[in-house]
Amino acid sequence: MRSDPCGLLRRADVGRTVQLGGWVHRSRDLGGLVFIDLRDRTGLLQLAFGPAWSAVEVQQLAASVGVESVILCEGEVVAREPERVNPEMGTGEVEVRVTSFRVVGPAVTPALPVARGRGEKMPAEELRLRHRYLDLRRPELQENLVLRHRLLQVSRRFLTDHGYLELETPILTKPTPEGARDYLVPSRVHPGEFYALPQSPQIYKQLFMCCGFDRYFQIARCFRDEDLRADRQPEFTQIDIEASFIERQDIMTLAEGLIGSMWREAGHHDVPAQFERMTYADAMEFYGCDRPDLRYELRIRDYSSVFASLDFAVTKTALANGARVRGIVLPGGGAWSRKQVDELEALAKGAGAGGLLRLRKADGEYDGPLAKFLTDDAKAALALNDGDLALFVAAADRVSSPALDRVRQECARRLELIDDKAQRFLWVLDFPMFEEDPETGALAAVHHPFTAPHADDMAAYPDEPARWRALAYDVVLNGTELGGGSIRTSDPATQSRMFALLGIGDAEEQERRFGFLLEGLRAGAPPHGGIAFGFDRIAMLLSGATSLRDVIAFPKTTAARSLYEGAPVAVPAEDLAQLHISVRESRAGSIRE
RNA sequence: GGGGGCGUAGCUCAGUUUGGUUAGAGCACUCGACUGUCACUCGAGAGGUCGCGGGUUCGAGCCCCGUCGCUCCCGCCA
Repeated sequence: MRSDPCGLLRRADVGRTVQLGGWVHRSRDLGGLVFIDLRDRTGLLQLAFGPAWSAVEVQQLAASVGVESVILCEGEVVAREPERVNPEMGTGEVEVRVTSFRVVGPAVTPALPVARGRGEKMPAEELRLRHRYLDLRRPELQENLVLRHRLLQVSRRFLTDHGYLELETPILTKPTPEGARDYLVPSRVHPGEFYALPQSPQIYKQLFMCCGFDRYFQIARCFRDEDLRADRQPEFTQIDIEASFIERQDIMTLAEGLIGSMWREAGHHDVPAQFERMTYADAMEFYGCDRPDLRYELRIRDYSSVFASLDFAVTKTALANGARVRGIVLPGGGAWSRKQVDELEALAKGAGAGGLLRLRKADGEYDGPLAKFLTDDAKAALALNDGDLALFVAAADRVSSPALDRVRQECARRLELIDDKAQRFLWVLDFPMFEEDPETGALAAVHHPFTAPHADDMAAYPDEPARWRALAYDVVLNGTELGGGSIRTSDPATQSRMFALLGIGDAEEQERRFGFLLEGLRAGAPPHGGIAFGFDRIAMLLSGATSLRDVIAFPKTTAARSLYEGAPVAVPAEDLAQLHISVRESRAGSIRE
């Protein structure tokens, strides 16, 4: 039916008779001559219709065919005269003089333009999603999905070459009360019982390790019923990896290789063989964040000792309560207006800080609420230059870190310190095992409950689990988390203890909720660990898209709806009855579960 | 759950500041002209629930209240 794709014809094809198929991208009817730009996923090609080579019926059909219609045609590839070459088209040196022409898929007038004029804006996202069959015809989205395909293939090749088996895990799984909300699926044959869609294949892949499939991977679809963001969809794809008889270093080396292979596939050949490393403690201390963007410095420093001797009420009180005074120095920030600094303070307050102390030095003079309290020693210790702005937060670390993180990021943006071309890959290591609720003291797993703590920490502080570090690792690029993983607890007794520390102390309840993992571990479990990468996010970064929706063919809106087919929908009562479900009216009268 | 932005022709937008005649433009669409265009050009035409509901007013696209949708962010996402 087709001898060639549209976009690949070149000067070398001149003289050939070709059969083509594609979509009418645009047409130009000059009266005696008609031109059609024919499109397929390889690109555009100009079809020419004229009385010298096209029959009258062919010319008439060409003049009347609507854009986005699908046509089949036959003709001869001819070279264009030099002055008629179109340098912006890959096929711009040739055109096809059409001798036969058939409209096989006539199109109604498209609801939104596929061929946009230069400088013409994109249609609203809502319309793009509603008419996704048109939006996906755009070359940009086609390129994104092609890149996505290539990244998947190179990942499969890399992992297969390293001895990993691609194994599948169930989509209908057991609900887990921890973590994100589950999507539930009713069981017809078991009234009142539900499956859950997997948030991740975590437990299944650990069971694979217990079974001896010592190298596993899966391009796994995962589901989380939480609110969306530009970089968060309710269903998403992760590259999920697990291995046995390995240590943390082995997984990190594998991950560096996998990332390198994907980045090279996307044209980035400067990925380091080994990534930088930083402990979680250092990341929080110097950047206030567990995924620091290292493209710029603006490090956070501890100024507590400087403030210890100053008779300034705010910092004095904080220090007396065991808090610290931390801050950052911004070269050039002294020129910012009061309003601009107020905006920074609003950011800090939004992150939970009580305020942001400001100190400016200009022409050797200090300016700000602190200025008159500064001693010569303090001035020397601060070491400000003219034009500097220093910003401080006097608070507990759990308050000052996120506040200074936001301030630091905004300042880097304002000072234009971010090098767009830089790629700073970073491992963040030694996360704490648990996070302590400041009010109740209850422990929650920072990574997940199956992560193994550092054996040294358990031995050194047997009764202080809040001090244990986890054998967990995140890989970060320019402030974005690409993936994360850990060495798992393979000893069932230790795993039981971890559940107990997380408030699931009752043995019966442990068995009820996690028995299928504990049984697997008791049956003989190798040391194992793994990692998972957020694949959509990687595809987004490598395609240059700013939204996950531009690398997913049929994404959901921020209200978790699919505008094209209209999911989710209300279901007739008789269908629900089969599932033993009844729906009650919400106060607004709309249908809710 | 909370905060910000947006919603006017098929698409992109102007009009909203200060309420006032028949709501405009470009592209797309329909018809006509045109033999080298490539965002073809030129002429004519058709196309509107100003997201929806209510209110204020002699009069509402514009003001007020509510609501829906899309989007960005916070919370949330072990």
